[in-house]
Amino acid sequence: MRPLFHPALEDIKPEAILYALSDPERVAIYAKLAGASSGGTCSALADLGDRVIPKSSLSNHFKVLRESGLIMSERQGVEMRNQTRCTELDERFPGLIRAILTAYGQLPGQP
Amino acid sequence: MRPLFHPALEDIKPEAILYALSDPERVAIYAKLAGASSGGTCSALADLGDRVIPKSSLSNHFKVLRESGLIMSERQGVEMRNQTRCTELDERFPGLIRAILTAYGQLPGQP
DNA sequence: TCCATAGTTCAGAAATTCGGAACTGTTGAT
DNA sequence: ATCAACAGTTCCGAATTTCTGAACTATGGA
Repeated sequence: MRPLFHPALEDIKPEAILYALSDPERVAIYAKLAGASSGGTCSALADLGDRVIPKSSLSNHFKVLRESGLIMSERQGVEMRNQTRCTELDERFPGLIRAILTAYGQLPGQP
Repeated sequence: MRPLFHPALEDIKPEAILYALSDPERVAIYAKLAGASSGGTCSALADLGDRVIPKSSLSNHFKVLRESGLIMSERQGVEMRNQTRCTELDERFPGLIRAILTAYGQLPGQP
């Protein structure tokens, strides 16, 4: 498996963030990750309620989120731990992530 | 020419906004429009400095911006007047557009 | 009426996305 | 050590989307 690429904070591009979060499935995944206390694994996030995302698609969603700078992934044994980079991101793009999640009505802690 | 479609405020989808603004060319157009005092025509916005957008592409960019709910277009004589819908949009998605333009470093009035 | 101009639509080439099937790397059991 | 099970990745072909030159439409002026 190729090593996972994570952009440095200063290399994160707004267009990549917006693109990644222009897909409701990815937003749902990201929002779950932002809300979950446990480090979310891929398979734990595959179930969207109305549909189960095929795993190759899921893997691609995580790649898009990771390479845009939204999440950090690292292998831990047989599975992948994913966490948001929301603190650093907010430093780079103040208010952006919160405004987006609010727009989607999926701010962690909201009904 | 087909009548131009503009979504009602309540029908505007965050994913459409994010998608529309995930393209730096469209952001440049939108930012010019947000900054310009004159109602921007298509051709007035075609020149990006480093590249002149072909007019069929430009027309498509405007369509994406319009159908996402970001702008209002109306024909005025031979040309098209475009204006942002930023006031209503901010009502629907508070802080979103500003955060995005800030992220791109293109808030009207910034260097 | 005829021409110029602003922008739209059409169509085909190029690029992207989606997802099933095959594959890789890790852990635990025999 | 070998094997099986599992989490996730990679590959690749089909379907969709994007891009843009060329043709077209609509409007206003000479």
